[in-house]
Amino acid sequence: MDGVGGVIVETEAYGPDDPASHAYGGKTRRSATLFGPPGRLYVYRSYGIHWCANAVCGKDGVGTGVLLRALEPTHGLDRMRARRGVHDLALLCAGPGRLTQALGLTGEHDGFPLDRPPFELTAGDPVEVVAGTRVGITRAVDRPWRYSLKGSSYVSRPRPRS
DNA sequence: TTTACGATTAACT
DNA sequence: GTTAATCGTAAAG
Repeated sequence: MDGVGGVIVETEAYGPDDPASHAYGGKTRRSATLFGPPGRLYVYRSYGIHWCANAVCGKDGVGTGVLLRALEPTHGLDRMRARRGVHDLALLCAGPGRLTQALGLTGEHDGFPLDRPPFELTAGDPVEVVAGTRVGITRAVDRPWRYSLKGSSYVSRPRPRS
């Protein structure tokens, strides 16, 4: 949106049976979007400061989603740099909160369809993906549901700190 | 109504 | 490596 975008290089899966998922334990006010129709955006606030974006998938009413953790910036770099206040390309979208900040995503975008303007979701070239353990959660930490683009230097893990 | 906590990040010792 | 920032949501009173 706004001319910014990139290639998704890191995601994490969250499902109804997942203790770490917002969908766990049934539908709540916050996770309502997660239980809606697939192909939409689920945005929530984390630690009171950060926004995190999920792509809702699975059937309508199920409550499954994919957390977008990292992006390889390809479009609107200037705009993202301005929003993030960071010059390093590798740090622009290397993390859930960073990603949403760079793209300008907020709670207003919660429930927004991903296949309509100002969003655009396209299938990329077939890529090699590696599975790993998830990050930043306190429960079910050992579930290997983290998927990242093999060899990408834009992933958020080994956390590049400034 | 009140209290505790988190799918994080950035700053500091 | 450790800790503060900061607020909506959920669970308890």
